[in-house]
Amino acid sequence: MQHQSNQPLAIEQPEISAPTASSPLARKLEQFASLDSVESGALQDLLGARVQTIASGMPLVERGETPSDMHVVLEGWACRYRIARNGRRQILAFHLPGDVCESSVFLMRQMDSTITALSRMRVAVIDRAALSAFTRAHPRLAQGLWWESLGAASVQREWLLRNAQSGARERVASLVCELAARLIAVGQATRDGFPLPITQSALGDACSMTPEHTNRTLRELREAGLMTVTRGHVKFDDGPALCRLAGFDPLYLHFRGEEAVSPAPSTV
Amino acid sequence: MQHQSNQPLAIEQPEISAPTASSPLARKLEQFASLDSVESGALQDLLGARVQTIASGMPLVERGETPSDMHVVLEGWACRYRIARNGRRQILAFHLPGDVCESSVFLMRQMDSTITALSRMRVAVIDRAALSAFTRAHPRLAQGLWWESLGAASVQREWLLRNAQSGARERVASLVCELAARLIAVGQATRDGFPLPITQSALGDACSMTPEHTNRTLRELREAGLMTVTRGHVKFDDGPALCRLAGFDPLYLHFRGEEAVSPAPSTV
DNA sequence: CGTTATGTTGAGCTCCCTCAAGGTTGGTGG
DNA sequence: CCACCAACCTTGAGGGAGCTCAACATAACG
Repeated sequence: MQHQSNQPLAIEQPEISAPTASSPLARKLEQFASLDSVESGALQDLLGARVQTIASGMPLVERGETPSDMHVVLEGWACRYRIARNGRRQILAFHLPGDVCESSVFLMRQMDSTITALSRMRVAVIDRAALSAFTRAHPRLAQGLWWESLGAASVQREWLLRNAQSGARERVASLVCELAARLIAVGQATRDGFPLPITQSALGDACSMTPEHTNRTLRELREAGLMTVTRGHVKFDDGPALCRLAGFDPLYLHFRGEEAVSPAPSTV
Repeated sequence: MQHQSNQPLAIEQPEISAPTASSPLARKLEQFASLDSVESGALQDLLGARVQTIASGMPLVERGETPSDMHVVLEGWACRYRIARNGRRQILAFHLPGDVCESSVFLMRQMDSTITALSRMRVAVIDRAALSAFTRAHPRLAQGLWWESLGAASVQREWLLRNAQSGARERVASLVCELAARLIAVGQATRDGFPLPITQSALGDACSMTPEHTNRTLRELREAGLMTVTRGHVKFDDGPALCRLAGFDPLYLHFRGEEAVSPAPSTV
């Protein structure tokens, strides 16, 4: 439960810094509709124009602020959270590479929650003017962004269902399956596992569990031979069984391709 | 926990049926930006073109379906829900008069959850073509709809926070405060109370509580002199105290006007 | 006027929280 | 290189909020 509210200590980088070959966002949007070369070029330009490096624990936007820029995660993880009245932090969403952070740029006067870097990260920063010009010029990509936000809403609903209606083991397992599926979609996880740049405590904050119980639950999953979570890494010991325990049904992720979306290969 | 999946038994009404003087949606969008006469006329036409009457318990759209129409609630309440693996129903959202049900019309292939009428209701049905033409012709109203969906996303996050991080009394109180605020915004509640066309069980499904515990909790709130919930009606006995118990902060509703948004008048 | 959904109340149990005490890891400075 | 410190991880014991199961009361509806 860190309440660090330091300065945004963000380092503006020269825009030369390697426009990632094909960005995770591009990869994700391909799930919605395949992009022609003009479109993927435009997207690359949009994301490459202004890139920030954010240190772990630093806020991207804070509750109460008026959002001025949209952020797209290039590397690293962020989360959206609120502090409940009981003092506990509820993580409302994880923002992984390829995710858009606030679509609220144009329309909301005040952020209702805070977005913070969970690890060192690189983000594309897009201001209103740039976004506006972009969506006007590329209506299909604009639709793609709209689709992205509908997907995020669907994930949000799943989180409510998960945290309100299942036990600790299922909750953790299900969240990990989701993260795996989303990371696989942008090429950052395999069926074996993925890097997990967050603490057990943060995992607990996302699953609405205390750090202690999160720890016990992870031990149980390990002892059951399902998965092993160590500092910084998730390793699947039995993906299909994990998915089964979690009751993981990737429908809510709205991916196009049926394959390669979960730690449980459909061919097994 | 009703699992009725009957035919949509919907009755198409002649379009003459009284274009409601100023629709709840129009009233809500005024919170975002005031509409000129052309715009409010266009909105009225859009909502009046095709109106359906739905009986209580009937589905509007079901999980797995491909959505073909967007629905706007004119009268009555609907809810979006999913059945959890433990067999319990989790209500994910309430759709009150003025609310848009699926913005996913264009972009999602499959509904991830089911939407059902909780009471007898009247809805405007808008197909892709009509919506597409409308948003092209009235970009400001299109933005308004976009704003509406961002508001819904914010409410969704609040539900996660509420159901995951607070006790039974706070949960119920907070939900009731939200409903009151949203209904006040469309002129369907006063500071004294509002009609509640749903069962205690449904209230519990929204708060992730069993019907029994919901009942006990309502009794406690009544005995504490905060509010009285009877079949079909909520009466506030002490609005400000209720809001205090709930920790109700309407920021997440993103209403424009500060006043008239909660059972607790700011002037008290 | 019976039948069914909904509301009401009680007793026991379980899962997860709280509080408390180590143990481990990684980074920092002497 | 080692000592130290601050996060983070790990494990235990006890308590409480809400669930389960069970019975009954009351309202809605044909």
